[in-house]
Amino acid sequence: MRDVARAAGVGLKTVSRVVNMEQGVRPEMQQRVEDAIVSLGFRRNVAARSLRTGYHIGSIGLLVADLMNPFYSSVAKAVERVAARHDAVIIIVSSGENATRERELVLNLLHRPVDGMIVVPAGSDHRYLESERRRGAQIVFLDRSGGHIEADAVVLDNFGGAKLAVDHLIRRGHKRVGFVGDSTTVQTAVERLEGYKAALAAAAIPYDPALVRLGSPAVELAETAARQLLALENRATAIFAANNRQCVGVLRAMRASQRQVALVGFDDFELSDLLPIPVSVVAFDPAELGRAAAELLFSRMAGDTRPPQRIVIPTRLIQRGSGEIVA
Amino acid sequence: MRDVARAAGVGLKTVSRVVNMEQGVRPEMQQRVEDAIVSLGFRRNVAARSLRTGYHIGSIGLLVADLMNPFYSSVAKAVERVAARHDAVIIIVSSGENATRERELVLNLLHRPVDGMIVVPAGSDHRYLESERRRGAQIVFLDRSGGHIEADAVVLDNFGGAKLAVDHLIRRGHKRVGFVGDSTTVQTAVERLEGYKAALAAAAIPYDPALVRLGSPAVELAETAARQLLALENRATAIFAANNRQCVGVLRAMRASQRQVALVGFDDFELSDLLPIPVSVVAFDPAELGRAAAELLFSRMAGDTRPPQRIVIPTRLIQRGSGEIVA
DNA sequence: TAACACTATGACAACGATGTCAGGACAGCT
DNA sequence: AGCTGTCCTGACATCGTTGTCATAGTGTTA
Repeated sequence: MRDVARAAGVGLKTVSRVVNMEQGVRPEMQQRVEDAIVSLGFRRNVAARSLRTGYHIGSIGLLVADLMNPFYSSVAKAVERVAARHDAVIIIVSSGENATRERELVLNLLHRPVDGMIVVPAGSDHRYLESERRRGAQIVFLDRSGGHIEADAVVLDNFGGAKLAVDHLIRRGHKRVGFVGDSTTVQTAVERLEGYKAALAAAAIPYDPALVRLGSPAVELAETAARQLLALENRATAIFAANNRQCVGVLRAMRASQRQVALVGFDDFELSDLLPIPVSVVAFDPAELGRAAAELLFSRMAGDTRPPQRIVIPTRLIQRGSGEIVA
Repeated sequence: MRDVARAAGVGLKTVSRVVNMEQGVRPEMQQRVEDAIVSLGFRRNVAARSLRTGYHIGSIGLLVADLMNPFYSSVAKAVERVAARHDAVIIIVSSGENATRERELVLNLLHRPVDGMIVVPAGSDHRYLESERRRGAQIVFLDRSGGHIEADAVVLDNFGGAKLAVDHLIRRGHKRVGFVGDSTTVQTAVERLEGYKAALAAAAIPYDPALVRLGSPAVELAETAARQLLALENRATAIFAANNRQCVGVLRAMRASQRQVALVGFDDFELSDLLPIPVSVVAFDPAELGRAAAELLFSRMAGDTRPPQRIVIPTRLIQRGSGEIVA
């Protein structure tokens, strides 16, 4: 910037004014400065700017569990779109569902600094964020709410969605409905399991722990879990898969074991409708989740001081065939 | 940092020394400083640090075409993994295959600043990067090489892969092989089309432009293109889909028009093996593409001054059924 | 004991930008 | 002409950190 000032024969501050489009620069001066900027290929250094202005660097952090899960890709894309409207970019990191790594990464990003963060929590205790928030950090939780902290969160209707799915299977005559989901350290898994239990209870079907397989975050693990369900003495005649990874795992298990049972997944996925038996799912709009979280974050960064919000994104059942197989 | 210095009753520079683990601080001092750091919850401001040291901020930029395409998700995940090993984070932006936006975003990121960039080019002229590179910016192109610039690039064997696919179809007796791909502004599309032409030529099959549909970047557009191929008077009996989006589009078109033709896709995708007719593809490891680009970038940032490298990732044919349907 | 080498420490400038503020130019008014 | 107010402009301090360098303190040697 100094070079530009020298080249244009003006003061440093005048260049700053032109760059920031501040009022009160004579057109002639402005032209001279702009020419110098172009001829020198000058671009403002964002780090220096943010240092001086306090934190407004035009970047927000996004912590997800796994970048490759299409659910998070959709979320990331939606967040990026909102960020772009605010001339901001997103820094994406993934925790791999590891609470320690979550904490490390969140603190790392907050001190880079970023203007705000959208966090898919891996851990269940977020008191470590209190001091950061007192210092002005803006944080919005996505998909799961933070633990031991009053903060904004945009989540799904996990209980309702799961209940919808399992009710649907029960209505088709299924009494042995398997559940394949994440470990109970993951909040969404807990809520979806509650929905599952509620549906069973409503139909007076006893809860059988043998039908419930938790801790299967990846496709391979879910496949193993589903195979076990299909190999039980008194086996499942229907399965509820608690997320898209697990649903794919169940599909693979069914193919491998040549056993077709009823299936409803939570979270729609590409090609679900082109499979031999199209897959019924509890669907929602992942982009809406990301969009809502990003909008909320930017409104907070702009000074919105309403009490912490909790936005719940609705779910709906899509019947395609696999969930309509009768017992 | 000043607060820490005051709290510990030491000079600013001593705190800096402790934080940077420099030599020559008495253990007692070090302890005092560390206590103060912990009790104040101090974290070094990365922006200020990078301002003082020149560009070493521990972040690299990644520009892709579309975050939601699983191909780019895989790449991003691989890049993130390498970056994490170097204590760096990645800033991801997407160009949407728009050359103007590409340029804007790349320059934006370079001046944030980032230490280096991995770019999937949308445009075909990257001379605008010359001045950036002279100023020390490190850039590695991914999936496509930069235009009018000598720079590192990690790419696929597009020609070879496409030829492999089309050879395979021709060997099954197909003489009317359709091509559904991106517009020729996309370098990979051009190379894959060349591979397609080479395969036809090798079998002395005349090139028929009516069978070639370019400019279908999204699933919906590819579906439309494929429907047209299937509705031709003298219609295609086989289709080569030049990327995973287009392959899905072709699958949808086949389902919609109830016409099953032979199909080979370029780039494998999840569930390709679970479809009614499992999809044959030209496969490669997208993660390897991302990993290689990231490794190269970090080695450049560490001072590697070899001449520009061009790394080609090999492809292979996976036969699953759809490509083995005979004419 | 004086001279010296060496280590640990902190004062200060600098990185590149912006906020504050004072001062100069100029128009409009008395 | 002299005064006032507006509008532009640039000097300077500052953000949080690190590089440079001077200095104080310690131990060693003659």
